[in-house]
Amino acid sequence: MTNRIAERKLRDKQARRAQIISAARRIAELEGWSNVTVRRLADEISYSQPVLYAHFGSREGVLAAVATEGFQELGQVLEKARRRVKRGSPVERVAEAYLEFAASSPALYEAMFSLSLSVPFGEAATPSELRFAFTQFMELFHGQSSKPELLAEMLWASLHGLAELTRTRRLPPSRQKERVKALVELFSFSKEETA
Amino acid sequence: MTNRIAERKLRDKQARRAQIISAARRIAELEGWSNVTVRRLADEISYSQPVLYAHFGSREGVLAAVATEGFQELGQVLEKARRRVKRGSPVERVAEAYLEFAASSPALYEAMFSLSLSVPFGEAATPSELRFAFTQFMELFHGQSSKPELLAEMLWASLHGLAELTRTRRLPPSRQKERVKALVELFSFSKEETA
DNA sequence: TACTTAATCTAGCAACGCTATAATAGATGC
DNA sequence: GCATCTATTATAGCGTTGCTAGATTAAGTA
Repeated sequence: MTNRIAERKLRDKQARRAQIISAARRIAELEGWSNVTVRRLADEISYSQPVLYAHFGSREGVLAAVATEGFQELGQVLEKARRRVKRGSPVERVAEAYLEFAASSPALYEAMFSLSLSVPFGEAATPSELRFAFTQFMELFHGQSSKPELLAEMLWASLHGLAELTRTRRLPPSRQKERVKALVELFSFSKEETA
Repeated sequence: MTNRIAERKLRDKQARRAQIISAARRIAELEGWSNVTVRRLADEISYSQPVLYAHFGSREGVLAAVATEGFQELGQVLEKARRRVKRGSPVERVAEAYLEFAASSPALYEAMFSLSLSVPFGEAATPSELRFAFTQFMELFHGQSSKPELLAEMLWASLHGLAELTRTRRLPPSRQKERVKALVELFSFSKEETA
């Protein structure tokens, strides 16, 4: 078989894969994850259901792929916020970027954290996208504290809690900016102390 | 119809209701919420499916009842931790109690927060169990700060983030005590500052 | 053009939440 | 004690879900 043909097939495959992921995200954001069914996705890409299983193995495989894409985007967003010179401290910019990300794509955030997908974490098999995203938190406290990892975990947990309680309407979204300010204050004090 | 008969019927009804909730909790903790099906629950209490619908209206109704029971227990646990005189500050005791609750009943915690049930929050229709639980956080900062509600929200969010990231294996459970200590430090500094 | 392999679809299984309707049990009147 | 009426419970089935075996079509090779 000619190489060009194999290449074209691979391109087609990847394009369809991207189509599926894109359709899943779109439907999820508009109608919720419960409306992202295998039949619906098959309809959207004008293929039959088994094609989806050839690509992702299962419905959960599709969601996992969406989640991984989400972690990639989150990592990029956080890195940009950390590096860019703008008003406020890096911690503040990262915190704002994180909550902005979660608020603007709630279904994506849900796939990443709330749907209990079996995406390995904190171990050797952890996807690089995940590790990169968490690295952005680590970098914030690198060298400035005795326990950068601990502070990174704490900041991440706090932001995740805020994002999740807001997404599920446990906290009103109105005071979010105030909360970010308070959070940043908390973490600046800690920096002074443990340094 | 005699009153005694009506009373007995009511008792039976409530007993069966409790049985259903109990079975749901047990199965969820042992095998996950996906295994809590209406058919399975009907089997467990030796009744047919429609009986469940007479009690709770839907599968989600069962989960909501479990969640409400969970909020009641959480509220009690937090109040005890706040009031009891033991080592450490009230904030520390409440934080420990919260994470202990989440860790010891992960499926219950999942029902309360992660399964997106339509339990109203922060409005007039909010169940009293919910309000009581959140009050325990408020009380911690009552009078000691300019913004007790904001600090309560922040502490809750931080604890929720820690609990959730730990439950979904995003954070290793090993360092949890260390994290509580760090968290308590963060909030004591803020107290001094905003006082 | 004939053959082979890869890609895709059709059709169907088991399990799900839920419900209309039939069957049964319990309480009430005589 | 028997018949009647009401409330309770069960049976059976609908539509939808995730998933898959087997038939079918298309594509590449000789």
